[in-house]
Amino acid sequence: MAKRSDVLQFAVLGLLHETPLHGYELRKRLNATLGAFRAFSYGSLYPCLKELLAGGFISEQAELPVPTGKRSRIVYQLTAEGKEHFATLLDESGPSAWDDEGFGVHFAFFGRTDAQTRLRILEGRRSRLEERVDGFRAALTRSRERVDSYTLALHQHGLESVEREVRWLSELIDDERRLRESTDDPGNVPGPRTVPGQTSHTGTTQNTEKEHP
Amino acid sequence: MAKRSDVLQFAVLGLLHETPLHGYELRKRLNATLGAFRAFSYGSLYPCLKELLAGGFISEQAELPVPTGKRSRIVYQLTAEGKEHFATLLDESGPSAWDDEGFGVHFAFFGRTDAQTRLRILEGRRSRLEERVDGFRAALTRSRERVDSYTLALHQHGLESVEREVRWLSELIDDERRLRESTDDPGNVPGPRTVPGQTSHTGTTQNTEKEHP
DNA sequence: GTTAGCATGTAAGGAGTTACATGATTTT
DNA sequence: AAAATCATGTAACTCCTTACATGCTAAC
Repeated sequence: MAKRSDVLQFAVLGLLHETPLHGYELRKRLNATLGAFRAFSYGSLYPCLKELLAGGFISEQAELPVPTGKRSRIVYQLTAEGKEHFATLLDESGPSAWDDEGFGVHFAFFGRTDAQTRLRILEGRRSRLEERVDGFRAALTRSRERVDSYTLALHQHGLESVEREVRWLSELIDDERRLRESTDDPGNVPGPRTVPGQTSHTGTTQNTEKEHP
Repeated sequence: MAKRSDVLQFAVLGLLHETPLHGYELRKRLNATLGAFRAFSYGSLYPCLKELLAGGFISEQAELPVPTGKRSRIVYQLTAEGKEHFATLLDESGPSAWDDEGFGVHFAFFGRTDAQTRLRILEGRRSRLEERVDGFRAALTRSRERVDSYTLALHQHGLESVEREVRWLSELIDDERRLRESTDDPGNVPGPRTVPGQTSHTGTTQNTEKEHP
C-alpha cells in the first residue's frame, strides 16, 4: 500500500518484465529508457525495490556465480502478482496516463500495451495538451503589449512547443487508426514497423550524467 | 541565509521590481509570467515572502484604503537591498542560469538584464543543450534495433525537441550579436522591438488551473 | 443560497536528491 | 597510484503540494 511514485514503480516493473536485473543495471536502463523526461537516483530506486519486494511484486535472488570477483549482486525478477499488476497498470488509460510524467512511462511501454488503450491514452493526452494550448493563447492575447518582447518570445515559444506536440500526437493517432482498420483481429500488441510521427516533445530533464561527478 | 528555491525568490523579486504587490496577485502574475515552465502554490509563496522579509529584501505594508470591503491586503515592495540583490542575481550567468528552471526565470527577466549577460546565458544554455543532443544521439545509435519502435519514436521525438530548442537559441544569439554590433554603447537593456526566434521550448508544466478546484 | 473568486496563512506529508559509507575491480 | 565504474545501501534534507482553517464579497 506504499505510495512511492507510481512512475518509478511502473517503470521498474516494465523493465523487469523484459529480463531480471540487479539494481545498478536497472537504474541505467531506467535512465536510458525514460531518460528523455525523467531521471532517478539510487536514493529512490533501492527503497522502491524494497517496497515492490514487500508488496510481493518482485523477488530477489543473490547471483551465485559471481561474474569475476566484484560485489555479489542482487537480481530482481517479477513474480506472478508482479506480472498481473503490471498488466493492470498497462491498461490504465485515465488521467494519470495523460499528464507529463504518466504519459511518458505509458508511452515507453506501448509495445506491450493493448491497441485500444494506446488510442485512448494518445487521445487523452492530446486533449489535455489542447487545453494547455487554449490557456497559452488566452494568456498571450491578454498580455499583448503589456509584457516586454522577451517574455513574449518565451510565451510564444512555449505555445508553439505544445502545438507541435499536439501535431505529433495527431500523427500517432492517425497511425493507430490506420493500423486498426487494416488489422482483422481487434488488436493486441501488433508491434508496428514504423511509427512515422516525428516532431517536438517536452524533454525537460537534466541528463548527460556521469556516475559520480 | 535561508535557501528556499532561488527560482521562486528570484521571480518574486523580479515581479516586485516592477510594482508593489500583495501575495494573491503576486501568485497570479508568477504563474502567468513563468507559467510555461513552473507553477507555485500559496504553500510555497507565503513562506518565501516571509523569508525575503526576514532577509530585509522586501518590506510589507498593510493596504490602508481597503478597496471595497474585502480582507485587508498586505502589499510587499522591494527595499534598497532587495533591488541590489536582484541586480546581483540578474548578473549571474553561471551554470545556475543554464539549467531548465534557472534559464526560464533568467530569460523572463531578460528585459532588465545586461546585454553581455544575456549573451553569456544564451550561449551557456545552448552548449548545455548541445551536450544533451549528443547524449541523445549516442543513446539512439547505441540502442538501434534493440528497442521497439515506440521507444525509438519517443527518443527521436525527444532528440528533435532539444535540437529545435538549440536552433531557437541560435537565432536569439544571432539577434543579440546583431544588436550589439548596431549599438554604440556597450549595452545596458536596449529593449529590442522584436525577438524573431520562434521555435520549440521545454514547456513541462501543469497549467490551466482553477483557483480552488 | 451556493458556487466562484478574493485573501492570508499553516501543518503534514509526498517525492525525490545529495552526500555519505563501503569496498572491489578495471582502466588510465 | 589515481580515477572511473561497479555495486548496494541509508539518513538527512530540500522543495513543493495538498488539504485545512478562516472569512468576506460578487455573481449566478
